[in-house]
Amino acid sequence: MSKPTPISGFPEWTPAQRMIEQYVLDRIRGTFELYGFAPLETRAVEPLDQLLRKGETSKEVYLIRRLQADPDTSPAGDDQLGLHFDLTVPFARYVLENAGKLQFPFRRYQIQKVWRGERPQEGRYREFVQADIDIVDRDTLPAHYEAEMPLVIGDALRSLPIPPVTIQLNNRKICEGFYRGIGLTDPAAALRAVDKLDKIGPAKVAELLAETAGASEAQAKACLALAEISAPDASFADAVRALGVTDPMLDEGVEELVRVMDAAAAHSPGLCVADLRIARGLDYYTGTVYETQLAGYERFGSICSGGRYDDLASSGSVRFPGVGISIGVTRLLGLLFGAGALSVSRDVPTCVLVAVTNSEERAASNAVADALRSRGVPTEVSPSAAKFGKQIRYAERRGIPYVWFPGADGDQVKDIRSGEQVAAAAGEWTPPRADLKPLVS
RNA sequence: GUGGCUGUAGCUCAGUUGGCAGAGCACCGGGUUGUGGUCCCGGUUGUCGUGGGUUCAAUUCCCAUCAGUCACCCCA
Repeated sequence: MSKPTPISGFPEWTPAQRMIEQYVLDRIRGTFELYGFAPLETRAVEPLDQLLRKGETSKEVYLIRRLQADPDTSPAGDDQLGLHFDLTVPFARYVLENAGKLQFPFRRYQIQKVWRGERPQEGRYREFVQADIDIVDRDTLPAHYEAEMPLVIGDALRSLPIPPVTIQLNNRKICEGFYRGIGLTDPAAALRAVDKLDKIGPAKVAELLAETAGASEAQAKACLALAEISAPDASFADAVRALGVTDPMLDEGVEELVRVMDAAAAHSPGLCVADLRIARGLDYYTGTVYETQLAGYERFGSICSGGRYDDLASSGSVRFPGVGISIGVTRLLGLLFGAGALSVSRDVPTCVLVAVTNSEERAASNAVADALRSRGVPTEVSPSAAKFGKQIRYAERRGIPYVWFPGADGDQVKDIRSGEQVAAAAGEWTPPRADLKPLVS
């Protein structure tokens, strides 16, 4: 058999990297639960029509089918199943399906894999993990929930050994109201153009605005002036008003974003910045939108984004407006792994390796291991009764900090980092707290 | 999905104007009949990403493909 090769866009980490990932996921989950979000997992597949309900990205959906499927009777078109490519759409479907069993407002977190058939590159994958929180309510959703999202994310990301993050905020109503206020008729096209400001610069954006959104020179100039507003606090509102455009939706959006900025400033100064060029998905966000930059990794784009949606879930006359945000865990890890910026103190969970004196006495070593494990110390027994030097080396190669030597005259445990060796009893000895589990840094 | 660049040992990379495939690090064994890391000696790294073509001969030239990466597209 020829050597297997990777599949493009489907990353597989080493055990050490997986330990880091699990640590990161634990911290994120802990923060989500600290804020009272309830856990949820939805199935991996949704009917195709659900997946395509919003957005025009059908080409990126992975469809599933049975190898033995009969083409005459198997589902086609909208009845086909596809792998979900975010967690918000499945969640919206779940809320509609289970509305009768849920208490509203409903806050849930969901940490799962999603799949997108994109062309992969660094920090961009076809199979990846998202850590998502959403809050939905029935009929109306108070705006203060839009202010809560960045606080949760700020706490979650700041609990990790990663560079500082900045959450960039905008409000869709500001853009749409402003565009309407200056007489632009295609806000989506205008947003799409403005979103490229960082990449192609103001002159090209102005051209694009003229071409795709039918903007006059003055309108393009106004759009750029709005997009260039950026402030670490609520003062962005003054800059918007200084542009002299009036529109009810614009005023509403400014007011909402001011409240979000004020809440963020009170909770963690410096976390958020109002950045009126942020566009995000054009298809369904209706209020605040979020993007997140990791210091030093700006060129790779946002590692955490989301926004408010009013129209994603509705059934008959009942609407379920919501707001959500999602951490791109795989992207975050992929970037940091690529830079060698995350490490773990050992390659295995093992804290203690129990040496085997000779093969007849393996049972004695097993007994020591049992005693240590029963008190929560991750322990493995040496694979062979090789010379002690080799058994120590086995531990050293894996980063296992302690080697235990059973002895007729009493046991000894050695810290192989310092070389210090002391008498110990398996029923009593405990490693320092810091050595119990692998340390991520 | 479109286009560019890259692909030699576990890692970092040399190399052949087409003629048996190399170095450092790492790894394994021994020096050191039972306590590693230093030192000394010795050893293995490999379908030269994969498949085809040209050729007496291809790791080298050509085509395709896969993977990585970059730009575009998109980003729920």
